[in-house]
Amino acid sequence: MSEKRRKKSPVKITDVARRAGVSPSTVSYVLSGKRTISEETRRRVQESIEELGYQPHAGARALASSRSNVLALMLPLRPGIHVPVVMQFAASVVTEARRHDHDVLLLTQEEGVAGLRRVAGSALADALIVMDVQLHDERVPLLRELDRPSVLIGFPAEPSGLTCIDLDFRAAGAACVDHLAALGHRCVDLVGSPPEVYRRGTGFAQRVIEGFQESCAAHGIESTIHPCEATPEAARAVAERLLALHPGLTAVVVHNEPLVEPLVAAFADLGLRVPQDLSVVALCPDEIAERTALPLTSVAIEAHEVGTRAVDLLMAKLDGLDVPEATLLPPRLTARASTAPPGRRG
Amino acid sequence: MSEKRRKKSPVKITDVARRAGVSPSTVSYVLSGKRTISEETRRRVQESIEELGYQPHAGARALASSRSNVLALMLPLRPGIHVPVVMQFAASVVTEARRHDHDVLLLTQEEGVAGLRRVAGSALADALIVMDVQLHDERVPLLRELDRPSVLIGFPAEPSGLTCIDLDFRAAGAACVDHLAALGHRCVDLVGSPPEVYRRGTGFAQRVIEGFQESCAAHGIESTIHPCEATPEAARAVAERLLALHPGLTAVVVHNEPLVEPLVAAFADLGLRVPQDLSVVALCPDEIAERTALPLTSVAIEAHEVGTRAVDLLMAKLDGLDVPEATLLPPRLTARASTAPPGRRG
DNA sequence: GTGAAAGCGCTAACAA
DNA sequence: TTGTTAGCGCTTTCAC
Repeated sequence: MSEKRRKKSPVKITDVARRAGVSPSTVSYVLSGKRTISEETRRRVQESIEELGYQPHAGARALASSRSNVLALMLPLRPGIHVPVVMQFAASVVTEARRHDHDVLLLTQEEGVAGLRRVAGSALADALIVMDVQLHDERVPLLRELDRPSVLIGFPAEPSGLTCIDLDFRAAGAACVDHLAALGHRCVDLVGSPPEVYRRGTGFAQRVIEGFQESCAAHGIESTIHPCEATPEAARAVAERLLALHPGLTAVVVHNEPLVEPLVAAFADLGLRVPQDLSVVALCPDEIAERTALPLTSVAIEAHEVGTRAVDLLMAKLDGLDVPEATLLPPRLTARASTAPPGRRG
Repeated sequence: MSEKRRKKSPVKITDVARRAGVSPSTVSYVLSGKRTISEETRRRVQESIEELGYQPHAGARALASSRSNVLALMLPLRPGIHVPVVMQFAASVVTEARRHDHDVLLLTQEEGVAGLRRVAGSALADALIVMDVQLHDERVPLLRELDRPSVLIGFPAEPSGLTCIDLDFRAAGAACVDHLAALGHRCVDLVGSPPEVYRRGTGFAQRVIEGFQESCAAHGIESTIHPCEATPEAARAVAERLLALHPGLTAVVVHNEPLVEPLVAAFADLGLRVPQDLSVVALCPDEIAERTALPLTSVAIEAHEVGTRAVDLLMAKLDGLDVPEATLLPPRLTARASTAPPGRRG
């Protein structure tokens, strides 16, 4: 017949303390583990917590400890960004943050500097993760002077004094070429992201190009670079252009998620079979490379790994530990069905 | 020569008060607008706030006012969910929340009931938005008994006592058929979401089917329903099956975002031209319908509108206002190039 | 129209 | 190993 707990008077630490026959501070210390507690006391406290369904008041805790246990995550939502990667990243950040007993506050890129300043200044968040960092990003100076630790996903032009993490896109670009070179290709073109992505100084896209070019140079491979919009028409146009430019073209590297399928289709329409006539290496999430009719050889973009590591770095910084300024995740190339030695075409 | 403000001692309300020559409570009231303040006083206070760069401590504020000004948003991250729609929804929730001076805490579906209980119980969030509601969702009973207002995106089997909002999927399913019926089609099939989506009792998918069937019945249209995995192979298989089943088939409705393109391609491969031989209506975001080679007639899934409205409902509830239990957004069909009167085939 | 002061619920010295 | 207590920075009565 006992009444269920009604929508009222949340139980507080003093309630737990009274029931367990200890002081509030003891309850606090049981919860935080910042003090050694006798087994017997701990048990009684845990029991009271359970039975009363006690949940510490987040605001009170933040006020007293100057720690909100909240991370702010600023995500990009603009054209040229591949949405599933962003989501996957967000999901892994939240999951990893929870493992460290933290929650995640979501900020949009358009809130920009003001948003970061606000959540930091109001102590809403005690650390920040910023995605889609540009080479000359207006948020970077702010992050440098803020009193809260932060981790950037991507590298600005001048990353010193910051903590940055990303896939090693330069190595990734090179890895694509290395793979093709090993198969014997001597002419490889790169179909890149939309022009706008390069224009606004997105570091990772440029670094793919650099790695691509360096490896081409090292292997004596003839090559050209083609930024490309993410539409089937653009795919068609670029495919035709490549073939006109390089009759001897035997391989293509593509770094543009939504363009992967249309581009392969465009080459097929032009009568080129993959991989017999043309090898294709994609720089994209495994998910995309595996989902195409013909599974593609690809270098993975591991959003999950990046998100998890970013949170770990942040937690280390919150704990006062030193962390490396730069973390570059090595690329991982998976050979699938879209690459083969060059054929006898042309 | 003045030193820039160094990473230290955040300015607090008493600092602002002292500088403006008023009491802390006056500053508080200027900020909250809960009291009438003389023009002169308000000006001086605003000035001090600006000059000191004052930002109220979120935790202290939450503790004193029992309002965190944070909404929790629980997002799905599982198979069969179209990621861009989720992202768009999240973005509009964050944007609208900011307009109401609230921030958004991100929870993943896998946190489930425990996650909701936690953020509500700890007063981290003072309201909740839950997406991807199943017909028999374990979170629903919790939301009902929680002392915090919530809004559900989607409808459970028993929605009374809750606040739910969604596109009117039943009307949407019907609208697709109505459009085709008006063009003169007498045989229409539905290619739906993956079987798993129906199996787990996702209300919106079932309601599309209901609306589809009702409208077919009303118009005397012959029809069948085909759940379908989101792969090109499955698209191919279902296309062949439909044609075998209904030699007289002249139109298809598709409710499966990632399948839209592959399905159209599959029909093309089978020699059917759209719209001459076959009309296609998609139930998907405009973005997808417009991006295909042939722009598709579609009923829009307006994530943006839903997100914005959900936040507005929540804010109204927080203000103690009464809001409707059910909000169904009327479907909007846009005729594009993929529908036409039935041709003379077969 | 404004001020004084009592908390909000918790943490972390300090004390024992 | 545990208890006492002074805040944390703000909001909101209550009083003027």
